[in-house]
Amino acid sequence: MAAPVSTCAVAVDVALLTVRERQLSILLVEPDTPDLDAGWALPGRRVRDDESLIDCARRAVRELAGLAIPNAWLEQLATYGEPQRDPHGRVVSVAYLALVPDPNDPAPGDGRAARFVALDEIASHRPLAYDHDRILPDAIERARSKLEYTALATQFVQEPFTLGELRRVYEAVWGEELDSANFRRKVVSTADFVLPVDGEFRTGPGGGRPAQLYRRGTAERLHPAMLRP
Amino acid sequence: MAAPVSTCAVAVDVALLTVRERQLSILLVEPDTPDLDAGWALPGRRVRDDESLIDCARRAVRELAGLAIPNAWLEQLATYGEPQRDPHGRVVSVAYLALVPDPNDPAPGDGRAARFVALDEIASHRPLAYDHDRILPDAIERARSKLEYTALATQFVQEPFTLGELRRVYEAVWGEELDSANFRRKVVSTADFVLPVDGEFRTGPGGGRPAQLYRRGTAERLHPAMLRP
DNA sequence: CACGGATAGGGTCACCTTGACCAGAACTCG
DNA sequence: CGAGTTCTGGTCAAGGTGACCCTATCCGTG
Repeated sequence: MAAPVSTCAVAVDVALLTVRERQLSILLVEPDTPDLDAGWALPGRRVRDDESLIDCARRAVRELAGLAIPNAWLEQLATYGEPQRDPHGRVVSVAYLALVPDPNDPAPGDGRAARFVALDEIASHRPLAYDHDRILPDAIERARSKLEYTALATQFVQEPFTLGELRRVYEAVWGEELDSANFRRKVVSTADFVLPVDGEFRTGPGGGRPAQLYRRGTAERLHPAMLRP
Repeated sequence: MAAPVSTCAVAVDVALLTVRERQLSILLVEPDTPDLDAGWALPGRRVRDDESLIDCARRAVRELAGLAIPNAWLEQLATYGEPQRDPHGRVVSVAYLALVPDPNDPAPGDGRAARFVALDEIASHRPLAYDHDRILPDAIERARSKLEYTALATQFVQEPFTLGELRRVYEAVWGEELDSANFRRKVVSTADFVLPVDGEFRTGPGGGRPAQLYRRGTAERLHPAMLRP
């Protein structure tokens, strides 16, 4: 109706996090344009007319990284809509956060390269495209916070898993070493956080006593929370 | 480029919460259309071309409820973009959460009526317009959760305030009675949550011993959190 | 085979926070 | 004045946490 109101392009960008080699890592895709200055970007797609936002997020990951993530955790992070955030015109971007176990295939793209980058190596990829340097810290902080009061850490490991593997997820995401005995006490005492697989054990690559194997429990929230050191 | 991609209308809706008469209340506006079936709605506006999302949220509150909220807490809640959520065409709506002290002026509109509705009375206004019945519980849960681990409860009271007034904010938002002595111990022992105004006291409307007055402190987070009973 | 290194798993102890509860202080109202 | 209300300070037991210890059981190496 009023003059200054029109429509915007709406896009979805996905911050897909995983833990590989004890490091929190994020999926980045090569820039679309042949522009030399363009940085790597989060996988993102324009939303289709009849497509929900979360479906668009799954499609972005599938089309740009060749990853199907039907069972992965996927939640909305925030929406970024500054008028000048995209130089090609106004684009409102809804960011999603995805947590997946390490997919060992190195994420083939649709022609564009896609790869996981450890957080420590992000500096060499900066600046990222668009305002993705602003989305990234929000995604990391959300993941760190979610591990405190939800059972989502189990989304980062393949089942079955050991408590040592689960602890290394926390250590990678938080960037802090945890006391393994206290961690065990906390996890095991939280009802339905993890479920032991009776009689199943596994020895880690570095030796050591075989560890009990677990599966994800049904708990979604941790009461009380496991706070960062 | 591709055929099924176009642009969407982008709107901002605001869930503006306050505490009045010991009840958590939300600002609703009368339906715009003369449609008899239309329910009351959250104040919302289409985003202008050169306007940021949060500016649009402030404008929606100002234009639809006559309230200027320059210092109020305003944070993004979530984005609702189901293809069919608006019958007039696809509208992606970014919802914001606002927390304000009770504004005693009953919120004059721009011709449309606007009023605060206590949570208990919301049932008589249902169903709300569009998908606002889905936004509302998200806003309430966000507010309840924020009071646990942030100092935002002070946004609901006018300065200076007593600890009794602050406790009634928690009780209204959580819908639970709190032990006043334990509440006091927790609030006072949290560094920079509230600052006493030396020598200033106030007696409440029901009598009782005069209470020390406080102002908001600089703390943003509560360590450790004040968990719901 | 013996040993050290590494990881798992079980336990103790001091400290802190919390919830429940009690008691006194200081106001208003009848 | 007395009753009712609210504020404020205190105690106590229960539970969670961090720091630390010891033992169990694997791997690899000499």
